[in-house]
Amino acid sequence: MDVRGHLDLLLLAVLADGGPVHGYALIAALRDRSDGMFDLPEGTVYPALHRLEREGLVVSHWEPAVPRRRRVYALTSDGRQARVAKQVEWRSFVSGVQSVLGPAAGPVPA
Amino acid sequence: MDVRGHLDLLLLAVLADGGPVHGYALIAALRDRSDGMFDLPEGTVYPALHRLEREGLVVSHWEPAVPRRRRVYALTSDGRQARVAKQVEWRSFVSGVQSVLGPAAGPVPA
DNA sequence: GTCCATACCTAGGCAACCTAGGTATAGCCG
DNA sequence: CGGCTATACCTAGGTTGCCTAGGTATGGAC
Repeated sequence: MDVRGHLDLLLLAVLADGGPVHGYALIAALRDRSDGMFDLPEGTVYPALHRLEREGLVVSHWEPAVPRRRRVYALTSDGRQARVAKQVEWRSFVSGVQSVLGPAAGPVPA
Repeated sequence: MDVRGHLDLLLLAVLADGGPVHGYALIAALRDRSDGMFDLPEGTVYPALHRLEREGLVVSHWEPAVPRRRRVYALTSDGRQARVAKQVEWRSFVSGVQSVLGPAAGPVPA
């Protein structure tokens, strides 16, 4: 299943809750936390992280090779704000779809 | 706000609950039911309806000009099934995102 | 009789994501 | 040792899905 325009929210959420992490581990974390639903290819995640860094939402640094070279990403304060904003947007999106689906589709959670 | 890959579900849901309807009215219904969030351009909706018809999920017929010529769309039984399937997929998607967002993000509705 | 709303349509653009391929090292197993 | 798999990074270019921008035509209001 693809992420349907919500990739940034997912990445920022993992970084916010899980602390600094490198790309490969981020992919694994996303797979685990979504119970296997979001098993994103590297070609999706790495370019996205580079873009988020260009936008100032994350920063990265190279870790010395123990046991491998790794690029570790962390949220900036802009990133934390963006995460909150995107989560609000997500809720609003879900609520919009739910209301189109009809009352039988169930309420939106608190 | 765009529909993030869930256009078909939205269209099928309106057609399923609101009965046969023509394109322009479908756009209005979607706008109303989403409280203004989904105000889709005609260039999104008309091609999508044509595609759904090619796929056998809807059928259309021209209504005699009272007061205008209108192309009215209705769900086929395949369309009804697809709506259910896509709604299941939607729920599963929401649930996947929620679980990535963390317990604090609130449970998925019944 | 002009203007806006209704009602339909399509070609082409753009953004987001994925596919497919590449590099390099560590660790296991025979 | 020598091969294989897993880890870990990267990018060019294709595909998909929706939107932008433009077009046609009629009805009703003023």
